[in-house]
Amino acid sequence: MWFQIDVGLFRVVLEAAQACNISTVDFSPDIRQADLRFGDFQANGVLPYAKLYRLNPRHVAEQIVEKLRSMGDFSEKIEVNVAGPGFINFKLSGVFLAEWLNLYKSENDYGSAMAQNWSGKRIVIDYSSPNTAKQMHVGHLRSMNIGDSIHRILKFCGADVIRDNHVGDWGTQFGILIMIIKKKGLRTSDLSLEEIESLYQQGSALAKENEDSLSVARNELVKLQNGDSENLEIWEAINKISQAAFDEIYTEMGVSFDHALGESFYRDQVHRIYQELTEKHIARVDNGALCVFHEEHEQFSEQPFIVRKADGASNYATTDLATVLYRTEVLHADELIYVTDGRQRDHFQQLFLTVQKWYVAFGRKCPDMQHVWFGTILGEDGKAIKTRSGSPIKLKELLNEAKTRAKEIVDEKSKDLSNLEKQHVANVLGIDSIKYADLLPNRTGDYVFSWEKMLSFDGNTAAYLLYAIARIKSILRKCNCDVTNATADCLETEAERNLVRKLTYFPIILSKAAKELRPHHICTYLFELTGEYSAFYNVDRVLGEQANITSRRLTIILRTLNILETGMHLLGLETLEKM
RNA sequence: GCUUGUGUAGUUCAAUGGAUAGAAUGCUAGCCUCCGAAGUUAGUGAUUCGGGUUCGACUCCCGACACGAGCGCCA
Repeated sequence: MWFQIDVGLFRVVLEAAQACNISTVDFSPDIRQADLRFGDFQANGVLPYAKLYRLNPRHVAEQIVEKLRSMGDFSEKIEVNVAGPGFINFKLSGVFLAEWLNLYKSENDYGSAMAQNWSGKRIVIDYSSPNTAKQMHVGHLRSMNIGDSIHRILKFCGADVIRDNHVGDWGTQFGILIMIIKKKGLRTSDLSLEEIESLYQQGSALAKENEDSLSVARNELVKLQNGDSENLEIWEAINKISQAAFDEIYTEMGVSFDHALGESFYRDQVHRIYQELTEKHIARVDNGALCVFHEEHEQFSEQPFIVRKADGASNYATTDLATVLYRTEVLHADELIYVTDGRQRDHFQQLFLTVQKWYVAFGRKCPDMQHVWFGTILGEDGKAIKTRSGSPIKLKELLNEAKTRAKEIVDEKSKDLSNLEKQHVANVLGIDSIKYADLLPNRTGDYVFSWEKMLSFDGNTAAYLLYAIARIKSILRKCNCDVTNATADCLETEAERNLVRKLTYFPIILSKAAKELRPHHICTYLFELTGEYSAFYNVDRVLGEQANITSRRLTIILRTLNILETGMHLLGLETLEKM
């Protein structure tokens, strides 16, 4: 019995095709979820194959089906037939579905069944990566959520994933900050992040209108980069304050990292980059700056990738190159994933092209590199939320608002809970709602931010999933038998079947989310699964039925619960017992 | 100018080239003596435009239109 039924079907269909002398080079079964009208799964691969060889697709499909019917489970447990122009449809029997339910029981079972898919692969994933000296705002939400979820998904699928928060702690913001802090004679360690942020705004306004301040700021930056102890002290204090503020938010959001190796970590390693790229003629000096051009590329043959500025300073390209080196040489990564805003696509394309040439030149094994980009956060007016001029919504403020709104709803609807329970429910509901709303849309494409949408508790929201889970748990509490031993015999009602077939799609969705690095597939799936559960709940009772029916339905709701909770965990969402 | 992303119900979003394009929200009309109504049932309503590729196109190609992004010393 397969956990990933699509993978199992893929193999047997391929085997049957081979037995029919069909070339497996040109034929792939193409198994997918089927429309309810036709069956549970379908194989579409016959059509392109038949087209290629100018065969009658229905005839080819019939050959394969005939072979399948003589194999293993197909005689009794899986009904298979040909439909339309040459689709092969599979309908799983109630016995087959019940066996599947009986065999795969827990998050651990699902995890170990999926873990073969990506095992042996070491991946470094880079996400969140805020700049220090500034508070996080809504614009920081997506990298954090998408990155964290992708990490969880890949890990669940068996990969060895290392999370690295590539904090922007070595940027030009420090020149301005040190300038203004010294000018005002402030003690850095007494400041809050809010105050530091405001100082930065004052400083940069000053630098804008006053040439002298600008050059002082530049000079302070150079001193910092050259290791001036006073400036380093200020710099360290600012980073420490920033990190503490970030950690508060990470804790609240349930996001964590294995490393937080910021840009400053690589500051002494940039010379090796200049040296190696120059030595192999990958980079050359152009207008005083050390640049990489990619002659074969229509865009990047002209558009430079600057790895050292004309004034001799490094920039983000340099640290990104040094970071690749560290992640492959020290962390032994096979694959690197960067979760950032889509506006950095050119940068990452150039980075990847450069790394490929650089690694080939030195005979190093080049890692797979993926830029997992996402769209811009837009305001209600359809324009990007501006960081400084507009009114950026602080992440901290958003989280507090979410919890406040959730508390109002909980106070109104959860009258049976104690005050302590209400507060807990409100916190989870508030945070989950924000995360879910953020993960729900496909990451490519812009993002219209609205309080209303973020903090809504009706419809396709975290509250809907949490509510279904709470109802399942309520049934389990009311059931006086030992639910852990419940098993299913054979599914009977339509609602049972529809719910369980949806459960069996979980591995497909998971694979898709992992392959495309798009968590929203899981959101969509969980919402649909919950819909099937609600439909089941309305027509089929669990408690108070004959023993075998209750046992079967308990099994069904237990597995539904497990898959809902597993999916929620993969999205980084907490679940509740009651609400 | 070059490169690139996005155009799907009033609104916000789904849909590895597959069978009758799914949801949510909104509006309309129902459903709590029955495992939790934060729920559920039904109705309403959409692929920007024009070509092409093919058994089949929201999806791929070409063109137009609309909005956005990136393009030498910010990250």
